[in-house]
Amino acid sequence: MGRSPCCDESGSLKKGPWTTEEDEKLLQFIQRNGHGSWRNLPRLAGLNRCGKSCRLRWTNYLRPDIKRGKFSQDEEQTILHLHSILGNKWSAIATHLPGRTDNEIKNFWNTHLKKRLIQMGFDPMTHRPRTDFFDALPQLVALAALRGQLPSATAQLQGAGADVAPFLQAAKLQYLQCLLQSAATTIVSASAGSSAVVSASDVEAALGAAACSPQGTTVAGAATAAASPSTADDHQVSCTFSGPPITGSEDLLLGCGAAGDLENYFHGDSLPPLADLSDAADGRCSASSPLPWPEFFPDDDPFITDFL
DNA sequence: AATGAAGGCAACCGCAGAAGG
DNA sequence: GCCTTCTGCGGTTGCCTTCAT
Repeated sequence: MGRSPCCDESGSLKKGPWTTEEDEKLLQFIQRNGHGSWRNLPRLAGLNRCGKSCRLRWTNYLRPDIKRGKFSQDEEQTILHLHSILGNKWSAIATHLPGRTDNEIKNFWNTHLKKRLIQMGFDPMTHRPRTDFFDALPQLVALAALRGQLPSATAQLQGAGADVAPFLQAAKLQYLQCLLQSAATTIVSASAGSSAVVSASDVEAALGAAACSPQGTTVAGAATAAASPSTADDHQVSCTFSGPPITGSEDLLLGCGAAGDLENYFHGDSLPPLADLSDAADGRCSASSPLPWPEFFPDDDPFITDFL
């Protein structure tokens, strides 16, 4: 459907950062007249900008009710929770965070929260533990076997007067490479995951729970972040899961232990434990060991803590 | 002190859907 | 029902600041 550009394409309209003078003009005009038609606003306000640019500047920066400054922990948790339900519906998420704009939330997600989830071993789109560690199990077993031979090998090398450190480093790098390859394979296969349909009422219920309890209350049947609403009028939301729908998915992320542990996950000095999916079937993580292969690598093993 | 890399954020771009003629 | 216009949204880009070397 052809649509004429909202802005002058001749290049005569100004782009880029706004000056305080422009801000002042826009602010005063809207305070006096309201924004009305964004298309006509720049001309009426005496601004050499396109209406779209004016709207963006107003909604993301000049609006008087905008809250500035760092996101609080409550806000972070609300974003995480809502994102696990709504996915990248930034405007919808923003409606639950008064004073925050969708753009601000989106930026915060992309620069902070997403990275943290990845670091923690969670898929930022599904909010579920990444399963690629299980795909890497053969490599881990091989590595464990290799490791069993390490003492004698290092003794031999040391006996020959060699420096062992470079060899150990090379072995670790090779192991990491195996993991990365495995992860890439998993992501590709997961993208062709099964589909499920969740009613809008489920999502609304989940939203209600989110609003009441941003600390990560279990939400049965909530759609994962891969949710992609098909149509608005049929009140059905088609969601893609990377695995079978699970109950209490939030618990996998937020509830490995008490909900309050989240703070430790995000603000502690070390990365949080990866969930043990063998225990996750009942929606809970293993408390016995943070690693799914404790028999190979004890928690305090420097060999593995090097990676963490 | 200089320089390059990384992080953070504001703004732009293009698309989709709603609204109106 | 079709076409055009307008608005809003999400993804992406590019600039500025901070940090590391």
